Amino acid sequence: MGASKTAAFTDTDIHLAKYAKALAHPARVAILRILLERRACICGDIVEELPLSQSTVSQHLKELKEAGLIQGDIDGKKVCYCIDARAWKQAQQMLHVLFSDYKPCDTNCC
Amino acid sequence: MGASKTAAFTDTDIHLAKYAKALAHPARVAILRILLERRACICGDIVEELPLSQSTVSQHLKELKEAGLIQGDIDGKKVCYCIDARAWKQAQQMLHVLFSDYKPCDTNCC
DNA sequence: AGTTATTATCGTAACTTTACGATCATAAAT
DNA sequence: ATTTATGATCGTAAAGTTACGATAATAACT
Repeated sequence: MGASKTAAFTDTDIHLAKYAKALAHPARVAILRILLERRACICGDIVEELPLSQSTVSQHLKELKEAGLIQGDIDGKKVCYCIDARAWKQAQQMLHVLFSDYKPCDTNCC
Repeated sequence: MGASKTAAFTDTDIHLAKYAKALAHPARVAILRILLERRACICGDIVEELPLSQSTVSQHLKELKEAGLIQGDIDGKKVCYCIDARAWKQAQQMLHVLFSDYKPCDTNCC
């Protein structure tokens, strides 16, 4: 088939998977790092920092925006991107909860 | 094209993206939660808990294993899966570093 | 108005993912 | 030895992803 069985999973897991998917490509991680570093927002500078074409970067930005992790505001001719604080913290929180739920076994499990 | 430009990105970003990709599907998040909850390892019980066929679950398990997040040991007829402590902590750490690098702007950035 | 810069979108090619049924491999049980 | 259970792998179809060039849309500049 190809489409994931979106039903039958919890909203939390679907949401978490959506955030994880946004991070699931090195280019998008790199874009987020650029946005983290520059703090203030940028646009086509991202294209210059990455070895990807403008259209490809634009597509990655779209995916990050659709996942909610970033927002882009039009500022005249340019578009200014930055981390979306709320979603960022929510993703951080959800991932933290998942990962901190692990309690190592005393003896080897397997 | 379709293949990601693996070169040209940092090892860290590639590694982080690999972990994120493992989490990028609700079924795999659900599998990890099952493994987290049961602590001790399981196998075909996962198939019973999810609305997916055995072969599909097996494929998801393979991806989690290839990402390093879980390990599976053969125990007679059954196969026993569990979280891989080292990779789990590394993924947690890498995600933590990324997410905690965000400093909200005083005034709205965009 | 015409040009230029910036970014999004379209079209397309190649590859990957998701999902399932069917089959195979292995080990336990009879 | 044959059956049974468990799980991996194969084959395949449908859908999604990644990447790029080309084109379109918009706003600033001349």
